[in-house]
Parts: sequence; C-alpha cells; structure tokens
Amino acid sequence: MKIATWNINSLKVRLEHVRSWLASAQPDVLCLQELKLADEAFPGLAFAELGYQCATHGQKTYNGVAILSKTAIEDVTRGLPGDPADTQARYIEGVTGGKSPVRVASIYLPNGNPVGSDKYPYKLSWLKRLKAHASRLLALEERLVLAGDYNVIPHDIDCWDPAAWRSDALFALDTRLAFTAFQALGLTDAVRACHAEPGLYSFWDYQAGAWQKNWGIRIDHLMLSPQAADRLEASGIDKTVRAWEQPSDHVPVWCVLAD
DNA sequence: ATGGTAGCGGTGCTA
Repeated sequence: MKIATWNINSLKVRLEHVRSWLASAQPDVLCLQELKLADEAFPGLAFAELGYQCATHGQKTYNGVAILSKTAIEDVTRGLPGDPADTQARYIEGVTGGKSPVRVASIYLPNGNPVGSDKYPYKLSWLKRLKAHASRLLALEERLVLAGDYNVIPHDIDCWDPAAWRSDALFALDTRLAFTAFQALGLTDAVRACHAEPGLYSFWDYQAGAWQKNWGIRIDHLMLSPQAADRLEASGIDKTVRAWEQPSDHVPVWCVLAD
C-alpha cells in the first residue's frame, strides 16, 4: 500500500497537477493540504474518474485538508480534537485500505511565523494537542500514518542553511523540542527510516529562486505507528514535480507499507 | 539593506 502526502497550495489551481500525479504515481491513499476550498467546491468527480473516494474538511480561502483513497474511508474525524474554539480546517482522519486497514490523518500544522506573534503559541499548542491525540491513537495499536505538512524542520540536515532558519518558527528550538516530544511517543519518520543522507527536501520557497538554488527544507512528513513501521518497505520524495509548470511550493512525499 | 513569489480576493493576510 502506497500512502502519500502533498500540500498543493490551492486545489483550484493545482487540480490537473494532482490528477496527473495520481495517474502516474498510483498511490492507494493521498493526503492533501491547503485546498483553500469550501467542501461545496471540492471537485470530487474529478477524482472519482480516477478511482478515488474522498473525505474532505475544507475551508474558504485558507487551510483545508482531504484524504483520497482507492478504498472506502470510514470512521472519519474532522478537526483536531481538544479545542472546540479552533475553527481552522487543519486535520482530517479516517480508516481506509480495505483488507489492509490503516488509520490515516491529513495534517496541516500551523506555520507559526513570526515567532513573537500570537501565531507561534498557536502553533506550539496545536502541536501539543496533536501529541495528546496521537497518544490516544497509538493506544489502539493499529497501523497508523500521521501524514502532512508539519511546518517543522526536524534537524539541521533537513535544510540547506540551518543558520538562516534558526529564528524561524519552522526551526526554532521550541518547535523542534515539541516535535521531538511528539515523535518520542513512538512514531517513525518514514523518509528518515529509509534515507540517512542530508539534503532531502519537500519544500522550496517561490521567492529568490529557491528551487533553482536548491534552498529547500524538509517539512512534509509521514509519521508511522510501530504497527505501520514494521511494514515499511520504501519511502521517497517526488521532487521532479517542483519543476512542473506553475507548481506548488511543496512536492509529494510517499511511503509503501506491506499489505 | 531590501526585496524577492504565489494565492485569494479585490485589501491586506497568509505562507
């Protein structure tokens, strides 16, 4: 079973990119972030044509997440539990995979910039809330994949220039400490489990020719429960997509689990 | 030192 995550920065603009990638990469499950669409505007038919069912948690203008799957998506949760006052559409979870069931979440963690604004404590509290929810999910002892745009650079080797990112909300010490505590619940980073080398990036800024200079960062992650990690066969980042016409600033990240 | 890009929506916010 191939499971992927991709922040597409507007599904309206990127629909044909997503359809092309689905047709060629053939994932069983694709988690999308930054739809920037209300559920009423979600192009479900365009994915049904390719054999995918969809569960969506949309929002107009900002955020918005979805799960696409070749099999039925059940037991769907919309919104990250733990704060009824949080109305931003950044989390959807469901169980899919047919005879090889896996619980999958599509996550769009707050960016948090600038550090010092009220956006940063929102990011940290959101990550803490994700940790609390993940702890409950791990107790189920299921195959679990928490996939998405975490807006977290885990380590120095995950960015081109660590010094340039040191004071950024994606790499600040408190961010990395909170992410480390989350991962220490027993989650495996699917890309790092298969690839030790530096310079694996999933995002290149639109500005300053970042793609051409390879000024990238790795912020899109697939975090696996022990039951999923035991079945991990391969993982990767489809960076060629970043060179497509009018691309997202993120590229798909994927893993393969044995059925 | 500054600005550099993209999407949404029709101005400034978010990233």
